[in-house]
Amino acid sequence: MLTERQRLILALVVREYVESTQPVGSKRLADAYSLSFSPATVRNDMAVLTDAGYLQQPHTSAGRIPTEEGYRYFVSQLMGQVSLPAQVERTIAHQFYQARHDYDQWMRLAASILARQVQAASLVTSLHPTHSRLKHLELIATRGRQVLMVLVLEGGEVRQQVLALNEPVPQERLSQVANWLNEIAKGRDAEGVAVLVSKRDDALEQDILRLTAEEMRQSDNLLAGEIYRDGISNVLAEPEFAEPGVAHRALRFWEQRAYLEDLLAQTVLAPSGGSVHVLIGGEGTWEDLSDCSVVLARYGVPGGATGAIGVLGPVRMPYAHTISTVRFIADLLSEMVSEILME
Amino acid sequence: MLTERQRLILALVVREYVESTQPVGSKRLADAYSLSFSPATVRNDMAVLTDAGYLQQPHTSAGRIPTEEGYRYFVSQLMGQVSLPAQVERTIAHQFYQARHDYDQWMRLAASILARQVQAASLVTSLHPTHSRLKHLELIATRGRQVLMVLVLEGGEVRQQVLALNEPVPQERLSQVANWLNEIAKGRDAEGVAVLVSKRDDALEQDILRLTAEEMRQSDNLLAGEIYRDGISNVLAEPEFAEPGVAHRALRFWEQRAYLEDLLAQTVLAPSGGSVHVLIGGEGTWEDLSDCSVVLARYGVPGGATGAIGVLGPVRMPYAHTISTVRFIADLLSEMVSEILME
DNA sequence: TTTAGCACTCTTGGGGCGAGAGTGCTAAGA
DNA sequence: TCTTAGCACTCTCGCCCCAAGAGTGCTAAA
Repeated sequence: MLTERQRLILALVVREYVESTQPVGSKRLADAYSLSFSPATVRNDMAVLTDAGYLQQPHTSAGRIPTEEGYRYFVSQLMGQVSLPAQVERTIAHQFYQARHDYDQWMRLAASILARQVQAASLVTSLHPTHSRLKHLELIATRGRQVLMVLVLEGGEVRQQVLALNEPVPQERLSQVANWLNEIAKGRDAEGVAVLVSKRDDALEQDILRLTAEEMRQSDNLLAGEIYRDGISNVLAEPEFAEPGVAHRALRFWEQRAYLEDLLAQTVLAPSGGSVHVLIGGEGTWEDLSDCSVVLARYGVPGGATGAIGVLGPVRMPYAHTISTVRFIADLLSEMVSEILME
Repeated sequence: MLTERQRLILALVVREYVESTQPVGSKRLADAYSLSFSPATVRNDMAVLTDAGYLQQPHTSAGRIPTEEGYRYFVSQLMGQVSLPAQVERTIAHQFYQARHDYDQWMRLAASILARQVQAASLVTSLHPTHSRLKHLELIATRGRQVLMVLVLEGGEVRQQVLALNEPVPQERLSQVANWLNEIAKGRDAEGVAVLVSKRDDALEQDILRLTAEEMRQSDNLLAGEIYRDGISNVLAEPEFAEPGVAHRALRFWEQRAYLEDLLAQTVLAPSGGSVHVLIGGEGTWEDLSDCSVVLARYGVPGGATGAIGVLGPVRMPYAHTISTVRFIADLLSEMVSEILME
């Protein structure tokens, strides 16, 4: 539908507006990019783009700004497949390399690097297998009838639970039970552990097995783990978040686990999901995000343990840069995780 | 120095301003509280309080608002020792009771409850012993030369590390080493583990011991663990955070681990610290907090494992309510933690 | 010592006005 | 048929001015 020149003008308006934060007029655009056609021509094409719903004007005598539809067109049709400068990629990879041994810091680091790199709010969920297997079980007597149960799952995830027994049990007995259960339950998944319950006579062993199966089922929920966030203050520096209501709505959403779970479940964690998801302006579904855009990706081992990584920023966002950064860090995390998980 | 009536007026100005967000004038104050003396008298006392540095006027013909010094006087002299309504305490305790088994959710829950209760940003650091002892060590071969080392410390804390060996080692050998090291290192602290290094000949065992000691030393740092935050969007609803710069500075501080570590180290984690610390307006030390107040408390076992809990809000804060809530939740956490940790 | 009265100050909101920027339309040019 | 120059038009934004309102400090009386 659009002529090549109209597509060029739309791309330039997006680019210029993202950089300048100001509505862009025909003259400014022609000057700034030394176009080979006149401002009047630009005006005509802008009128077409406005009719088509890709541009809008805040008021009659201001320049144009992209509509949400305009940004979507830009992202899907005009932006192309961009990648980060090699130098930036090296810098990021280097930071991860320095933390290569601190496995439990990777997600926090990823959130931190991502936030700084794109100057927006970032989010990384911890890794979760969809179908975890028991590696090791540990029972630790703490005080009286209290017992701390520690589960190490394959892939290195660790879960803890406190349980209160009916009567005190000495540590020796606990260790003995733990050893025995390790022997029969090791390598089993949640269901595999559950079926063992009926095969044992001892009440203590049954209780432990039941709880273990329950914990493992919870762990199989992709969103059961931690959510690491960073760079929230970055978005407050953006002019569109100057009105307090806007920032308040966006961060309320970003803070609430329940909202995020809904968001992730419908995008990157959905089975049909592609590699990187871009949500522009709430997409009619998430009211609180109406002034924001979100870029999400999945990382991890396809079909195995996965997590999500993403960015929240204003709709006026440098999409090319953000998307390529999210994709790069997701891929990097996937690589690192694969090295640990693969057997 | 201040007469009883002046102290009353100061208290009322603080109370009224906190509720209304508006500078309070002599007439409004006299009307609202049906004072037995006239607005003119209130004016005279207000002038005295202004000279004394407890009140200020935004401009000549506006009412008075408390200065930071005024809030400090209020907190230390006028507020008294308040506690939460019994009903509120029961509600909070009930929420913790329902999560009593999910040990690793306590801190997140505490942050969430605190944030909602005081309508501000909250923070809870995870529990850390100052002098942890090894409970159990686990070595898990993952892929090639990669090994996942899992440490369970007394108190239930778990730490993980990935290490790359010079050559592949079968899981049997790893389990054998782990069992042997458990036998000799169990119950030792970081230094105790470190001295074992020189007593072993095997290079693998030496490496593991060295890493274990290193991890345990890191764990002894009070701030090595997670920091759970919640309610950040709450502060954005406050009128004083309407100017974007204010909110940006405050949240930049609140997000950065390094700043928080400095803040906590100088207050609740300092050896001389009292029970609850109240920082009003940055206290001349923390530039970014100049428009905020922070209420902090320590929780845990005195002399043993401790953590910090706190709240960030506007200087115009309902101190009595905030302080009593922070104290109550800190005490509650301390109780719960004691039951797990005590032996 | 407290209070009533009063003049004074300062913010706030509204209306009016000119400058500036950008547009859409029309008509001429390629 | 497409592009461009010219031009009148519209709208925002910043500015000034002014009146209303709120609160003060001072003075003098109770």
